[in-house]
Amino acid sequence: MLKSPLPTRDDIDPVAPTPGAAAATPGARFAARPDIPLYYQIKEDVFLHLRSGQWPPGFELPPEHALCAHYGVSRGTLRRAIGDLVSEGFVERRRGRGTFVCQPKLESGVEGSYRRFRMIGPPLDPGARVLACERVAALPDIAGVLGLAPDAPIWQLERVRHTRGEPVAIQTSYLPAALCPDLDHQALQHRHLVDVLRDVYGVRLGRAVEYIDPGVADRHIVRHLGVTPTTPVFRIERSTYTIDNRLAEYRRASLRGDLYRYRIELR
Amino acid sequence: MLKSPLPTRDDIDPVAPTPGAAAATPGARFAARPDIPLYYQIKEDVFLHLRSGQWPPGFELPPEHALCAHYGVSRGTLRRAIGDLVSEGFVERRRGRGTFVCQPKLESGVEGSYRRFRMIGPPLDPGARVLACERVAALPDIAGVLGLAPDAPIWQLERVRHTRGEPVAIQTSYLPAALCPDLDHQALQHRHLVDVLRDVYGVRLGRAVEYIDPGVADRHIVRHLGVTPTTPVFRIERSTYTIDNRLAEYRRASLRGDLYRYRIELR
DNA sequence: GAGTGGTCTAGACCACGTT
DNA sequence: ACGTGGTCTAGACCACTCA
Repeated sequence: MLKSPLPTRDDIDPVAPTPGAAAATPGARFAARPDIPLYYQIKEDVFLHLRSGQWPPGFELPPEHALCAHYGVSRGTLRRAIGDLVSEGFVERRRGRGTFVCQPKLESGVEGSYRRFRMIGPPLDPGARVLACERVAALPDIAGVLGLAPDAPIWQLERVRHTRGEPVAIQTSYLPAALCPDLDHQALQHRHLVDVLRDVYGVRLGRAVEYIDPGVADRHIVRHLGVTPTTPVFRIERSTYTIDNRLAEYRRASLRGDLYRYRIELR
Repeated sequence: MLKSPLPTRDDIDPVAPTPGAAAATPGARFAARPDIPLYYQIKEDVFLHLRSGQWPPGFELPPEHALCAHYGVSRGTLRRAIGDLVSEGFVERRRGRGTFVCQPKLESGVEGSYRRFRMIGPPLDPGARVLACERVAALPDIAGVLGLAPDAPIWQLERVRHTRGEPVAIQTSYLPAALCPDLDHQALQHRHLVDVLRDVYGVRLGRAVEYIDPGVADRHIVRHLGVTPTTPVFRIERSTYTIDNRLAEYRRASLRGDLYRYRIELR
């Protein structure tokens, strides 16, 4: 797509002008393909320079006005292209300094680069077998987790989730009773908790934070999930918040590790 | 921040004009605070309408020109505000149709909404104890995984990683020998594999895909990590690709589950 | 002071979906 | 035909960084 080499820093550096290099793009025009957004073509072109190693990590990109001239586009279009590369984590803008190629984050430490994850496995059946659904006074520990006063009324829920009729997970949930004064056993057998909260109580859930540990099936899990005592499980701890950021549910769950796994794409 | 209610669909609907509602924002001006980008203030204001439930999931936002008029900004600024909400997953634009509030994805099934994850735990020491570093002919299975012909030369690496001098993970790696003809035992004891690949062989790593399962320490792990036979571990399977998308390393690892956990933020 | 990126405007034309 | 969002322009002024 690119008909001419991109400008180097030297091409536009007034301190050390290199006429030869500058002459490498004399009156160069960017050969844009129709029906493809310009910003996208530019982004791809710049990205190729990163992949090819011509613009290595730490490299300072030519300033925006130089790239505008090179590609023959307005600054808005150029900034959209570079902005997409920024949000994908490939380049970094520093106000007053310039735009730089990021260091690859992969494997640089324990802190994983983010990307996206998903749980891999067969879909859970809707509803659950409700082992317990009790309104109790919060013990100090759980009150602390939920951010409530000790003895505040809470709902304590224990459910077994199924996949194709087979039990695969046990979930213990704690919810402030103020959020949903009269939870119904029956409703939860066929509906997601999130749906009951929304439709019955007008509670909308927003973000959640989940911690995942490896574990081994204990007696409780063995009994309810019908697995052997050495089956590996995921121990999942989740805090779910309402859209106005109140803690709506604290949940601990065990999920069969022989049926489910996590998949994470790293950059 | 908002001095007047945002326009409703009715306010700008030519089919069903509601003069009363329209009069609710007569000559309304958006009270912008200085030193905060306009697009950011607008984004926050619109976001509040989502959180408050005034614009519920599925709701069609007023058209851009109406929002421009309401906030008294140009279309570029308005689009930047809405665009940020789009990339955060709160609203969705449909060309020719309009802009709509997204349905909350949380808990709607087994497929997790993505957000970001990180490994939680103390940082790994650089380098590793290299148990094995052998150049061998690929067995059919591993050749298949690496996308090589059977008997193609590969490097087979076994390393123990440490944290504060204590062994916490075992990693078995397979790499096409073509990528790095003469891997050095010594170099790997003090440097990250990724650094050796880059600095010695000019191989740059890009994306990676990781699968995570729960497991229990086996004899091999017990011996090298010094844990008891029932310690839960993460079984991590990772394929790492070069920036030009060739498979550079296939790795299986076991990581002490009593020291590390995953943290995932869901939307 | 010179150069960089950050923000913002007021237009324009287009592609798409609905009516 | 009309209204929607998608793209793009050619300016402008500002804040920040560095020499």
